[in-house]
Amino acid sequence: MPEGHSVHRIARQFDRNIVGHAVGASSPQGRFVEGAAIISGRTATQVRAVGKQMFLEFDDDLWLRVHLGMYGAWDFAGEILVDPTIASANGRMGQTNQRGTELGEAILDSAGENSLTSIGAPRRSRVHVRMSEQTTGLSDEGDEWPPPVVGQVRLRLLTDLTCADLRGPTACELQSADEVAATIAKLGPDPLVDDVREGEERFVSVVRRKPTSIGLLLMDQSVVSGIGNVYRAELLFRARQNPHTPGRDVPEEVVRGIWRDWVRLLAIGVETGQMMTMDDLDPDAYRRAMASRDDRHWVYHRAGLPCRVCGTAIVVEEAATRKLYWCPSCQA
DNA sequence: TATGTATGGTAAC
DNA sequence: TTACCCTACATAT
Repeated sequence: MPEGHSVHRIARQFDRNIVGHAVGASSPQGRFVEGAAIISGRTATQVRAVGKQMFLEFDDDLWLRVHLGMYGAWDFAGEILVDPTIASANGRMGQTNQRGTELGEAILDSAGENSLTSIGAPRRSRVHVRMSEQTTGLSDEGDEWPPPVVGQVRLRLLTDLTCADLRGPTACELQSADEVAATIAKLGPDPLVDDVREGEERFVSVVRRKPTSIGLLLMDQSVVSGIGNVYRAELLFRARQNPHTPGRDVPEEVVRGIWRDWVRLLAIGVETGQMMTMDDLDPDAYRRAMASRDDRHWVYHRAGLPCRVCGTAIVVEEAATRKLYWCPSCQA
């Protein structure tokens, strides 16, 4: 599942390909039939991403709220305009996909994941894009239009040129503008939505009041938006902060540092589509990290492996049903 | 074919 | 704290 960065990337794709277009909506899977009927025929007017949630507005005060949960994904197909800000940062420009044609400037990196790339001015090309953390990528589609439904598609949005399929969301519902505002009001600051300085003050003041451990607070979407299990572990390691320390006992400068680091990691994530948490690597290690998920993190998913800094075995423990990875030595 | 796992969240107990 | 939801994929049998 996507953490915050993916949702912002997805919102950009909606902005480019869906907003401003009339859409037909359907629920091939059958679990959002009524909602799809209400959407169908309306024009999408704007999209917003806050934390892990996306809000798509249609005519007449109608909003679609989508939360992808752990395994949700959006698939884009058709004549897709790839957002130039969603550019590959891995220097693999110019590669082609299996067929090597038609994709034009939208290409797949050699790792077979992420790195949706746009070269030069955006132009339309016939592609298929999956927007989720696990398997963002491109593949050639057949000529069928609309594309055949594959698997459990909760919601299909179709414009003249673009097809967006939603599968496996935790939440997919219609809201009024007031309800959207209420939903967003419950969320902590998102560096890409809120003023960064204000966000920092909100984050710091909340964390520094809580007896809850900093490890749990970082996962609490009312404290800060968009951080998930990967970024949580990595932010704590980068701060050399013990996850069990109560928020109010974490030095203020450390709390501020974590927020500022989140601002940075989120920006990198949105640019690259990957949860790259080991920056400042030499070029070789950087290439390795971008190519393989196993080489991308300091502690996440590394239980029992030696800490990259001190060699101590990385520990994993269960924290509120989620796995928490950390180095007991570096984060003592 | 069955089982386990996952980047999340909610509601009930 | 536990149960449960949602889906795809990897691994084991």
